[in-house]
Amino acid sequence: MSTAGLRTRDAILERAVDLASAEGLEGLTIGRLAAEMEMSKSGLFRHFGAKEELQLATVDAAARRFVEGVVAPALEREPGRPRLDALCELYLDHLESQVFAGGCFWGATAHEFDDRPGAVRDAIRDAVAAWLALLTEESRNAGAPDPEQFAFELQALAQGANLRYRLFGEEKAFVLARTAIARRLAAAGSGDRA
Amino acid sequence: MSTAGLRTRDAILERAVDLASAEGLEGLTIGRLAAEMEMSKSGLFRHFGAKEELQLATVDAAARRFVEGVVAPALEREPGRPRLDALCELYLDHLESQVFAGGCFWGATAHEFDDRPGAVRDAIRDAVAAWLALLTEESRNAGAPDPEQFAFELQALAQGANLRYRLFGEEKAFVLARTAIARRLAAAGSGDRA
DNA sequence: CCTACCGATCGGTAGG
DNA sequence: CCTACCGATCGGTAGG
Repeated sequence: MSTAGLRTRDAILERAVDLASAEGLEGLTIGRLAAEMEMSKSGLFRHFGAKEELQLATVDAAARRFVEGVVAPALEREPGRPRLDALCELYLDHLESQVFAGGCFWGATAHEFDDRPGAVRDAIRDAVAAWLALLTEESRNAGAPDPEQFAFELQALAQGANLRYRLFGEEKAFVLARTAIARRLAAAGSGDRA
Repeated sequence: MSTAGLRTRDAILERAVDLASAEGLEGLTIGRLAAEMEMSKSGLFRHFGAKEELQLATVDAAARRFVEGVVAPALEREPGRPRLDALCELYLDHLESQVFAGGCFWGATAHEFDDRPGAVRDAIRDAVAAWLALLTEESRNAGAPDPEQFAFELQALAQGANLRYRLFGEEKAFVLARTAIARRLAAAGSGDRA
């Protein structure tokens, strides 16, 4: 494929991630995406060959965006507490930022596909699993007594804030999450059970 | 409308709640619902008159089911700690039970409609808000130092377990949530910050 | 409740 | 990359 073709494909996928974050991966229709890109349906379709390939490529693009915005910057900090702090802060910032329209991508698509076996669900599952594994590993490195429990709570509190923010527009949702998470991080540092 | 008509309508809505829990309120199509009820599309359609009315009636039926299974039984316990314990236990049981196919209804539909202004989103929002208000009120009655914070955490941890269970099939998700919630309930009882 | 239909849109294909 | 299609399905209507 030509470089121009690849650039077009990347541009399509950027738009697809934002659209799927709002409308879901089924609501992401080829006709609508083509209209927004100002190209023909078939022109866009030929970049992927099937709806499912578009969905898989969109999941992949969303994962790359998440790694770029959250994971990679946190990995620049030393392992243990500084990195865990950075992961939590960057994750909450990522969810909170209006600029980043993909904030709800994982929450939205995970709920949409959790009952639909197939390659798309597997891709979503793998991406979420990798994130939870990273959170667990850094919780362990930071000295949390039960890293898996700790990672579960961090993830649940952040996603809980995200849903409240999206559904009610309550900006205090992230205050609630930050308060809860700060308390657990402090307890982990002091050796208490969080 | 005749009693038979009402019975048919209720039967349709029971099926609609289960279908929407799995496929979302947009995936809940009139044609598919009619096929599952073994009636014609137009016969089913006439019970509601518009897709949005079907969606609103489905949200209402899901709310009634949730009140029946979780809220009403908990309200039989005395206010304060016993009622808060019952709310948490019944909520987690409700999410965990495979029998109750509507377990994911609120998680699924809230994410689906959080970006779609309209009557359906408002109905979902009202139902979730009523549940959060009840959790907050009983957290206050149970002596939690910050009832709103407490209710937020309970809700987030339960929904976090639900998503992990649905996406990964991990039964331990509810063990993680029960552990986290028990710790907070214990701290609330002792007057500590949870 | 039914059959028979409407225009719009879906994913996808043919041919250029 | 395009125009011009395909059959299937969508929400909804006419008429009984």
